[in-house]
Amino acid sequence: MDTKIPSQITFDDFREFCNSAKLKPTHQRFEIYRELNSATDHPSAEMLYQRVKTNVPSVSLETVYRTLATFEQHGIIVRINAFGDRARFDANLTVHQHLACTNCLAICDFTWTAFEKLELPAQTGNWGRIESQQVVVKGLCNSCLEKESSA
Amino acid sequence: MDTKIPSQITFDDFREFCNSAKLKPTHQRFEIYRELNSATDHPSAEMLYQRVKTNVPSVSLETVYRTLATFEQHGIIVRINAFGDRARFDANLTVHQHLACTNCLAICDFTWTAFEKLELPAQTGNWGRIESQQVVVKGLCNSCLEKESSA
DNA sequence: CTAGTTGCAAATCCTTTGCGCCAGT
DNA sequence: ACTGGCGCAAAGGATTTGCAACTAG
Repeated sequence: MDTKIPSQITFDDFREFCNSAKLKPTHQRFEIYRELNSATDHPSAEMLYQRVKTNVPSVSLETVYRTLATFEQHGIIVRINAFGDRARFDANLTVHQHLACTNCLAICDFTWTAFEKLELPAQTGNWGRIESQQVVVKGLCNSCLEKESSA
Repeated sequence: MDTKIPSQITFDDFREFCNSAKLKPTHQRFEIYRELNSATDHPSAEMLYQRVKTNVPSVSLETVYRTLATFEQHGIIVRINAFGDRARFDANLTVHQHLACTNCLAICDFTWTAFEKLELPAQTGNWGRIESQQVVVKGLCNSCLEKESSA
């Protein structure tokens, strides 16, 4: 993957990406990408489905799943397995890490420059070919901490 | 891959743990814990079930799930969500990170001292209370790389 | 027209739960 | 005996798939 996607894309931009990826630039794909790209909460397939439905009432959850899988294979989105129950997705391809609340399951981004500068220990090179590395920091977000203390 | 980490809890510890946690030290629980504790491949519930069955043929998969959940709640094992499809488990409580092969789904440990010395960026303190942080490094293990090149 | 996509329904797969029986203290 | 745990069967919930209709190029 290589095609650079600006943060706000038009249907024409999307069409261009689809052409280079040999994908049909359908209405559904465009809306799913646009919705994910404008989200900051790392939605699940179901969450995304609900949002896309407001613009494309006829869209199906299966299409959302299939489209997300396609996008992931083409490297324009990333799947986040912070929690075991459902996959979460992210269209932000810049290097960043995630904070995940184990109570409300909110996920948010943060940058960790010191980490990004680190090199993997040499031994990992003997294991195979590294393709990605990701930190997930878990805890309780402020809002859940408040609820906890007032309970 | 390498880095043998010898500090896993012993059976006396486990017995003691059951007492202090007010859990009945049943045959099943002992065997499930022992099997996980001696594994280095971060088995899933199903994998563990197959192994425990050789010693306790009557054990059920549901008991494995329930027992793992109990152990996790009591903090003597850790759940790993490296892949979205199934949870993997680890009885090694020492600080370490994971290498995960996206092809064969093997997971192995490695230590990353430089990472462990790092402090989280200050901004994360404003988010809430941090409870854990974990790196997952993904790629293709050597064995899968070989298969790929000979295919 | 033609191949790739979609929606629908059904299937899969992992995991959890209700319940009566069994086991450990 | 009491209480919690177990196995069984069934349910639940996320995700995938077969298929016929549809649509973009």
